Amino acid sequence: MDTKKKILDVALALFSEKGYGNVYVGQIAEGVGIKAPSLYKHYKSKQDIFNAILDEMRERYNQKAADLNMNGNDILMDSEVYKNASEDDLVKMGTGLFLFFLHDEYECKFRKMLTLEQFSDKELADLFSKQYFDDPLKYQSGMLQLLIMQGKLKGDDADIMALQFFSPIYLLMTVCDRQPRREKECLQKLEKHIRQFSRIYKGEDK
Amino acid sequence: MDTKKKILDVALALFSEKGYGNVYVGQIAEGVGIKAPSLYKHYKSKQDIFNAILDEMRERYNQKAADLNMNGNDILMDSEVYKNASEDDLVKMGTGLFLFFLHDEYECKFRKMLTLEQFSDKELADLFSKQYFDDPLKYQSGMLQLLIMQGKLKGDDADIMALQFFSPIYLLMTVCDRQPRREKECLQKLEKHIRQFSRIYKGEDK
DNA sequence: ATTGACGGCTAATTCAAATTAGCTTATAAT
DNA sequence: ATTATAAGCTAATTTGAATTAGCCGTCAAT
Repeated sequence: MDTKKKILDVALALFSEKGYGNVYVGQIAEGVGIKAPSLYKHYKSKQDIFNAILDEMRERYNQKAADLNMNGNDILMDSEVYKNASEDDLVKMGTGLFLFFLHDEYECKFRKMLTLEQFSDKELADLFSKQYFDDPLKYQSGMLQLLIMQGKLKGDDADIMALQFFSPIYLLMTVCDRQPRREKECLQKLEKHIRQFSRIYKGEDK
Repeated sequence: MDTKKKILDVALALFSEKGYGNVYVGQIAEGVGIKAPSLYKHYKSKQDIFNAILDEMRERYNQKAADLNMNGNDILMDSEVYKNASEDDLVKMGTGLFLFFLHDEYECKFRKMLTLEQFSDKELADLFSKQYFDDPLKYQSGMLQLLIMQGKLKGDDADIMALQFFSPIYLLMTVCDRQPRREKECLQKLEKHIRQFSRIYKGEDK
């Protein structure tokens, strides 16, 4: 198997739990199953490993974003979920997304790693906000806008609606990230939140 | 001035920006204006400094919590704000609270430090969730419950309402923590969120 | 005035982590 | 068959951070 790649995997796992400064190259090497000096056949420094992880993260993210733009809006909007847009469907979609981001190996570890490094560098701070705040809100705002235009939902500020839809989901995810044992509880809250959100914006509003 | 106390201040400032593992005792000493070995006249190790900060944080937090329980609910609920509970009043209160937590020196630094250490230790994870998720939600849920009973708001699940009220506020605060330049933008979003929340739960609901 | 503790300093010490040097083996291309 | 390269290893080396040792001045209490 590809040692160079495995180094990144192991390093990411460690960085995401302890943070860059608390991880030693010896630990990375041990996880890979080689000795520390051998790491330098593949990367020229510990920092270099970190940078490679960041590059990988950015690449995956851009890939996913491109996919969403190509397929996302059109397909999602034409899908049966949105044709009926029942409360149950929204819950199913929200829960699915939540569980994916919570459990997907890369999503989860990237998120934790960025969480731990977000204050150490302006570039990382910007990346964090983009990936876990601005982009999700932009995307969901677009979705809600569409649902409003289709008459499925009522509301006049899709941005704020997106904020109100997304924030609890994100917050619940951070709780699970640090206290995995609370996942069931968080899933229940998530469902209640989505149902309530859906009910609120279905009928009324000025 | 009290050196022992100043060490904690400087260390907290550093830990909250770089994380424990990336701070050197020499940096702490430099910030205090003494040499590194002199630190050991006051604390027996770097870890000991960290623990002292944690103790201080817990103490302040418990103090504040006690204050709130003594005065909080009664006084708040009898206050003019809640007598009228106009949308503007809610915005004013929400914004005030937001700015306090965002700018208060200790609140801000404790929050950032815990953010960076939350995965390193189960105890810290629990502390984080308690202070920035469970307790705020409990408190606000109680407030909302009262407002509902007084007929000021409509709704049947104060817990979920609290989640929907609190999550955007918290999320906006984390954005400001890592990108202070976005404070104005976040404050605008905060205001819109509170106004919308207030309007939603004022009249309707099933 | 003496004494002792408090808090500072410089100079060691210790220790561990990152990185480099240089040797070895396997394998794949010439 | 030879050779070059890739990728591993052990044994240094370097570095630098945490901590300890031991000295000194101040000041408050005896």
